[in-house]
Amino acid sequence: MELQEAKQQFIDTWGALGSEWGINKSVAQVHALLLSASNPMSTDEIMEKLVISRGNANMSIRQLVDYGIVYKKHIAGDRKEYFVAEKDVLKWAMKIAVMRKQKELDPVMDILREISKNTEKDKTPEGKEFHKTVKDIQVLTDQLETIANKLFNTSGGDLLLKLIKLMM
Amino acid sequence: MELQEAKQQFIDTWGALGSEWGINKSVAQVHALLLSASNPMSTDEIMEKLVISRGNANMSIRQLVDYGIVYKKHIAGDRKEYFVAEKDVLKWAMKIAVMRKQKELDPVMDILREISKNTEKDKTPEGKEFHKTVKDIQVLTDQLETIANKLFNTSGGDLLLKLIKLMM
DNA sequence: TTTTATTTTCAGAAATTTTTGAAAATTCAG
DNA sequence: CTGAATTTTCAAAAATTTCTGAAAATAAAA
Repeated sequence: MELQEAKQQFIDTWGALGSEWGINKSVAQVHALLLSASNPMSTDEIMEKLVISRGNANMSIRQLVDYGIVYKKHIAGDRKEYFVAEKDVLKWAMKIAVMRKQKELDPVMDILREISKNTEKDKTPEGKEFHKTVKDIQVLTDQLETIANKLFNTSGGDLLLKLIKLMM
Repeated sequence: MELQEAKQQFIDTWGALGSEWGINKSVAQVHALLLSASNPMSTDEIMEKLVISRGNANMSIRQLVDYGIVYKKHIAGDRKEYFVAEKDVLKWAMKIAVMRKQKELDPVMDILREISKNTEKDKTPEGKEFHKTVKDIQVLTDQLETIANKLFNTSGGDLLLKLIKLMM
């Protein structure tokens, strides 16, 4: 049972990493479980493997499906739903990144833009300094966004490899 | 009190963003407070502004000092310690990134490497598939790390700007 | 339709994380 | 030294997040 042990370690590690980065442990573990599975799994199998409740399993799976990194799979002659993880790392990593950016980063940037506008006319040294602080964050974020867009709009699976060469 | 309002909004927004990304709310708020302050602040001033306890203030400040993004500042004739935030966005953003990578990502990558090694000899289809899944994560991570290193080893403050042009 | 399997929901319970605040430790002026 | 100011620690309380499990809803079969 060496392989099963390795899979379990992967699931545990992934769950812990998720927790540290604001992704629910169960969600991360279900993702890891499906990533390491060779076959589609039902909710019951997931519940059993991870020792979690039906409610938790259901919600975790749904979130992953919503993210677009886990797919529903119907199996002929079976009434239950089965689930498979997107196995292409670049695909699922990008989807997670894009989703978190939209949900968590973009709203913050909107607020910063607003703060920036509201403090633009302030002519006190204190006001000018604060305005610059906020503006600097915006500029850096915009630059990083531009780079990220370039990266991900490049074609092919080895886009990163190409970029690394480009930067040499 | 328009400016103070804007600062408060910045502090609140920053605290919320931190929470979503695994950074303690108080820590993020103290960081935002010092970022938006024109002068060094004492623990008591921070406690008062954020309405948090001494223990919380102390621990949050210390963490930021440990990260290297807040500096202690001694004021002549005053026994209290004062604190100032690093104002260069690129500097503090990089320090946060490097610190979290070392503390949270690198240990995970070490485990993945170990899992990878332990499943290398497995010749079953299931074993080979799992090995590939883990390996793929490693490869993507290594590529991203290479790119990040290139980015941050480039000189100057407008390194990102240069890169953007380079990629055009 | 009725029955049975399956999925979804969500209020309360449990677990985890964060915060408090007072005591202990440290620092420094006199 | 001594004693006051300041900082640090950490057990317990509070707040927040996560999880459970049973009931409600839905979907498919009979």
